[in-house]
Amino acid sequence: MRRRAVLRVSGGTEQPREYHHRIMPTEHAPERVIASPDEDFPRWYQDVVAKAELAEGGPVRGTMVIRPYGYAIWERMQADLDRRIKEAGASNAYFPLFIPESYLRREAEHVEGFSPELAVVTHGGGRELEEPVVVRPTSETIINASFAKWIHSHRDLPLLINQWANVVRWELRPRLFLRTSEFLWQEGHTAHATRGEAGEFALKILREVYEDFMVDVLAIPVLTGRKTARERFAGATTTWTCEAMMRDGKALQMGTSHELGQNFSQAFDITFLDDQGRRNHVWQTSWGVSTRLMGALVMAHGDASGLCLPPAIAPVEVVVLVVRAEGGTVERAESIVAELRSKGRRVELDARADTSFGRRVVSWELKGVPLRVELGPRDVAGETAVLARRDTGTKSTVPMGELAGRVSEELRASQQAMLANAVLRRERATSEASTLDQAIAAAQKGFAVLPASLLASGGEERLNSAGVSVRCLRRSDGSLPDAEVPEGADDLEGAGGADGKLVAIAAKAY
RNA sequence: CGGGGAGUAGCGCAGUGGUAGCGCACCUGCUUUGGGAGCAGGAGGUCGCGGGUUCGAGUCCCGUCUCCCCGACCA
Repeated sequence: MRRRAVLRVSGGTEQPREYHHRIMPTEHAPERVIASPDEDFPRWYQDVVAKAELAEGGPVRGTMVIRPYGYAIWERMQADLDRRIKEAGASNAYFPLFIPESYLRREAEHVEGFSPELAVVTHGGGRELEEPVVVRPTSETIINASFAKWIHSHRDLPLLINQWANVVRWELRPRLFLRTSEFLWQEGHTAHATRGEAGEFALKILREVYEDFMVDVLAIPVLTGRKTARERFAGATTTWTCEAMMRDGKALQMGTSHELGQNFSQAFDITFLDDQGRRNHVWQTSWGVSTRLMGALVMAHGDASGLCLPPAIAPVEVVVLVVRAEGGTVERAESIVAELRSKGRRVELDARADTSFGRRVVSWELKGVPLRVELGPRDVAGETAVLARRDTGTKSTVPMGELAGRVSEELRASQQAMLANAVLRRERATSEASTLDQAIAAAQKGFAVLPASLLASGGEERLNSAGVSVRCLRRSDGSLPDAEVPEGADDLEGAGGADGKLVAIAAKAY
């Protein structure tokens, strides 16, 4: 039975000497607020999403209502990614939700890949439509129809477009954020004069936008690599991916960046005249990250107390909690809030006198707020405040005059510690394998690293039938392999480059 | 599509033919508030839908719809 965590308080009138202590268990054990992540991880995930007020299911199966707190986190992700995407040179635009069904058909692999999960509109205005329209599962086709109109000359290139939108992929097994029939995302689409330039851009997005964001902001380490042909995006020549490890030992694909070659430019006849007057098809990329990142945040950092947010993404960095509304605590709390806000901190005041202190603490913990300032009459009398960190659970008493400085310090430390811990957890969950059987065994608790040559002649198929998938291919020194080469054994054995052999990262995955 | 379950208050559930219940949540009041507080009072239901059996159906029978889980399919 889980024990409730209880605060041990020391005398507030002591001189403001610094000390730390862990939260201690108590005798009373009320019913748990959320399921234990160790005992029932899926249930724990659902509980956290619900209790942190991130999202809930919509009336149609597979749909999702993103609640204000969850959406605030998503908005912060959007803002940060949007800035990075623009720094990479792309401009935002918006394309229609409805796509003529015929567009999807133009690229053979694309239509084959997406057909099973399309939502198709057959009626409009009370009549059957002459040509059904599909609700976009992704926008390659409709955006490329525009590209064909916009691009005429090498002077029009590169064309770098990004769209923030919702997309629909009908899902039979939905899970909030991780797999829903409708989700929100960003999709970038670019056109370039040469294959080399397109390839470089796809990698630039992968590393300088996606990986940097995931590591620096979300504090989630990712393995970058290339997808196998089997896992590749429908219509791409190469798919690059960011793969993360969740706390239950399963992998999550957090973002992908594709080289599309000339597949779509040929299908949609996107051509340009080069400086020699020759007509060429453009080389393209597309790339996206979605609200799935929300699921990653929950599962990479969450713990038995709920969500745990890295300060950089937290809508509320600090909550100032009035323990009880007496002895001038409210006024003092308000002035602390004002001071922290003036220093640019995102702060919320919790002075609710009608809800017990314990309940409020638990609720802020569930929401993953990185730092709490707890202020009671004893603190006010002693000119101190209690500072509590969400990620470590540690509390310390801080002299009032040092509070603002300590808040900044702790936020910085928390961001760093969360990343370091996530890296450590991933390392513990990663093991080497030299046979398929070893890989399958290792993948039960995390990433299995195996020679990519084992995937040939049915090897990948064997992993899949054991519920294990190849998350990505990379070099044994951790660097990215070459872009896709023609299918077959060469793909797996020959593309490692001179620096090292190609390894496969395999895992159970969401 | 195959197999298995479930539909009763916002959520989770009990209720083997005789007054529609419990826990949590919600509302009011008082006492509380340093890790999900206590007491008292209160509100909330066409028991998925349609038919049948019966003096009487949440309960039994027939039909129907929906949802969930496992598998299959899929990223």
